[in-house]
Amino acid sequence: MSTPAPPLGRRERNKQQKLERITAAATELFAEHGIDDVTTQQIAEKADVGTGTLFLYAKTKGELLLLVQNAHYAVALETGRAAAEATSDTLEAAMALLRPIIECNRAQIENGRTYLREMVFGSATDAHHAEALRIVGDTESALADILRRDPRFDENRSVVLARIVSAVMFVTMAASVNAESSIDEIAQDVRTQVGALLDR
Amino acid sequence: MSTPAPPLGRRERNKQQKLERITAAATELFAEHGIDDVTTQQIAEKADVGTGTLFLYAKTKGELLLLVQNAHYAVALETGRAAAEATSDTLEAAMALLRPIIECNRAQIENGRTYLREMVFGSATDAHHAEALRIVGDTESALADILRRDPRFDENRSVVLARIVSAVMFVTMAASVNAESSIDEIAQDVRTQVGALLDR
DNA sequence: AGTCATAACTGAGCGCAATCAGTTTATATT
DNA sequence: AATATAAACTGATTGCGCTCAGTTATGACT
Repeated sequence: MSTPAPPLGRRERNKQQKLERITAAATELFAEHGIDDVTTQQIAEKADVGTGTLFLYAKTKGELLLLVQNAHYAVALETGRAAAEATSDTLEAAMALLRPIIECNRAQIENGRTYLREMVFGSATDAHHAEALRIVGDTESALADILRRDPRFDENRSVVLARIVSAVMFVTMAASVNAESSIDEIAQDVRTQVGALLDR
Repeated sequence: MSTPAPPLGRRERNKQQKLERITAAATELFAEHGIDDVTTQQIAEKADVGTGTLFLYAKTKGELLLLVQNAHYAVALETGRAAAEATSDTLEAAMALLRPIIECNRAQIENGRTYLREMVFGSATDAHHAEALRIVGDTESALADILRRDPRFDENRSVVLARIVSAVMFVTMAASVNAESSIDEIAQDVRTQVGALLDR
């Protein structure tokens, strides 16, 4: 029962291998050079597939970045969730949750900002974009859970405030004004806003 | 003293005329076809300048859109400011301010969303981008003024909350999830969030 | 095994934003 | 006027993301 053994034909296996090769190639090249200095040709070459094939697995170059960064984001979210669980103060818990996400996003600033751009403006009909929105949804749920623990916020309010915090973090990380800011500066900026949002 | 008569040579006059022709051409073509269905070639042709010349007046195609939309945005902001002045309730006043901006942005949805994208992600070193940020700054100031009239919010808090409202409006208008939403739906969505933000 | 249908792949080619080496035009200088 | 300097303009060209008509591999059916 360990493997329900779905009839994996050669075709399906080949597809999965190709997706893995493409993911690995894109991950490596984006990390090393930044998305703007990597061409889709290079990725295709490194993954040993035709350029046309690349676009069967990701509709656009931006989708390719979503594919790569979603994985990192998901890990960061889990890290933050764990840290938030161990924190009681509402503001501190919220920041504990967000901190790893900010760190992850700023690890490579160009990729991080482009990721946010694709997330908001990318085509809603694409798989990796949908996955990104799902993770954002998870983040907002986690935030809402934290807020709900605070007696000041009822169910409905927690959900709406979580959305606002999410928007605030997004804009703060994305804004070209903050393009040069360090992780600490971004985190501080977010904290100020979330603080104003939660305080009475 | 009405005109300090700065020595306007032929050169300077030619430049201004060209900028006007370019602005007019871009305004018309963007409005009619949407930014994605207009090429820079077409704009150059309509403005009767070389393609290279176009990029002396706007560094990128996105900048060209900023140039065009900044004008609309500035008008909408003034309209909203006037409406807000005539409104006493804080939430109502804030929405009165924002409503025309939302309307303006959604008038042509593709252009509106692209405008927001360029605003946040465009190069900070470009003139029209800087102008856009200036108008956003004005919007936040106007918001802060409204909030300050409410005894619940002191000076500092008003400024921070204004930033948050601005971020909320941005994300709500930009999100691909809301790409199909009507002006009323967007406005309602923003109102819900701002309401949660201001209420106790 | 042989035949067919179709899913998956491929890379030459297309459209477009943006560049840049070469040209024109305006002003300053003599 | 003639010359020099540099600002402004230009369009052929480049580079890149993405497409699509043609090809190949896979699995189903007899």
